[in-house]
Amino acid sequence: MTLLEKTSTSPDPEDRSMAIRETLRNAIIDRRLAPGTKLSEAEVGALFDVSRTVARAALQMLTFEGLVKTERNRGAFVSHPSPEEARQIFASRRLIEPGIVTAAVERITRDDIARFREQLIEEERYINDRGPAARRAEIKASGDFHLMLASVAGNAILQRFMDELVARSSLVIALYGRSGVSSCGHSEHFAILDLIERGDAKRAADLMLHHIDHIEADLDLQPKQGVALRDVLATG
Amino acid sequence: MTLLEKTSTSPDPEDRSMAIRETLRNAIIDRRLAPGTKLSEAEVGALFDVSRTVARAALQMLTFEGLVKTERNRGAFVSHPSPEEARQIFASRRLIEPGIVTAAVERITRDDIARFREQLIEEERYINDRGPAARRAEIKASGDFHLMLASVAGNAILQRFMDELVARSSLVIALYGRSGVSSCGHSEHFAILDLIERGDAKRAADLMLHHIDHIEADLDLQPKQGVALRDVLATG
DNA sequence: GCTGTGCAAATTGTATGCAATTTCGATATC
DNA sequence: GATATCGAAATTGCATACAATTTGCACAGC
Repeated sequence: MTLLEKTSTSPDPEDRSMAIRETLRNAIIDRRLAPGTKLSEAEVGALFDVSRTVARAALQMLTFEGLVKTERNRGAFVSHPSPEEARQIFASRRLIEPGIVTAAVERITRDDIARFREQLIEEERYINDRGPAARRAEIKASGDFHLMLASVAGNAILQRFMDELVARSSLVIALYGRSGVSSCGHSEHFAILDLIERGDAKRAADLMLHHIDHIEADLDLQPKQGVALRDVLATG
Repeated sequence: MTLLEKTSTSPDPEDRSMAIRETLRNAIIDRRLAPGTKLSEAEVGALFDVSRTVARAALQMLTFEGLVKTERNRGAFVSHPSPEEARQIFASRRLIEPGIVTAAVERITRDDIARFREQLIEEERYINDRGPAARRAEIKASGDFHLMLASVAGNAILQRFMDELVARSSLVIALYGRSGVSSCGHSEHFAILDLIERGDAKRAADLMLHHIDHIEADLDLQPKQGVALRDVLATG
């Protein structure tokens, strides 16, 4: 039993810091923890009933995947990606995701497609619901579509990269999103799935590229005044 | 001063676990630490004159980037990638590196090109030298070409991904390489740089793709009997 | 001689204690 | 009243102690 490969993203249930990481990750992704929020070791430890050692390990992992930023002797904070970081995140996705779609076309099964349709229908439900809880679920579901695709593509390394990119994209959308979540994105998910089902790798990859462009176009990534501080002081 | 962004790959000199990570990383990359070697916390700690806490943090980072594999209650070992992992590593590189070349064409400066030529000439020297030290230096230099390219491309996230992929590639080549390092790879580095210098993004990206194929083709990635254990037991 | 059991050594997992650093408020001074 | 300075509280960095688990050897039994 222990000989079976384990996908790198499934948390080892025995490792407590991994479980904490997962929980915090989810909280960050669906915006219950806002960018900039401080995550002190003692607080996290108390919350999960573990020592600072374990809490610290979890925060270190989150730091490694860019969801948390730690400053020496100051502590860990939920990442607050700059517009430049946001651009890099989406540039990375533009590079990787068309390839993932292409690989997925080769490997997707009838069962996979059924699960995708289920997922998309659930996503749809959240779009029509009102309230912050539905909004959170919608964001999560929207990202999950991309992650499921990465999972089907069958490359554990790319899957991990996508885990990171999708999670960080959530942060970016939370910070710079204009219209909450672009609901046009949802119909694109359906369209991409259709093209994949038909085996049209070229068009599917192309639509994925446009889809990512659309998500990024919905952001307000103004340079944010590189000279911000000076200006603020001058006018204040 | 502290307002300046810091590239994610430059180690914080104050953070001792980061320095240890870098040292171990280099030792793994140029094969002074063979795949499978055990890295016990106490040993690492003693070697760098720090407590297990710090050593453990370094090993955790290396685990995260796939260079080390830790088994619960057993310890950390230098990764021993399977043929399947090897294929995934190169598949990932095929996806990412052409894009990096394309981005590099846009951003490379005359100074960068000069530095690249220096680097390639040094690489050439190691190829002609004999002995294991030269071999190690050659492997390192060969990977550095790809990392310099990633650095010029100006995307810190992709750069980190490439850091990981190139490091893990070293392990794969150490394990499965037929001819040490494919020396044809070196001339391809020159050719890629030439195309980049001329601004021919399309051909440069294409050659990079072929270059990666050539590296992978030099490997002996036999399926290694996926049913290994059962068969061994049946025949024994 | 071979196999199975059990104990001891070694190693990791976790908690905790102390030192170093930062933060924030109180107080003194202008 | 505003500002600068000092000091206490809080927080992180790191080392160490102890518990839990694994490993390997020794020894008994066959």
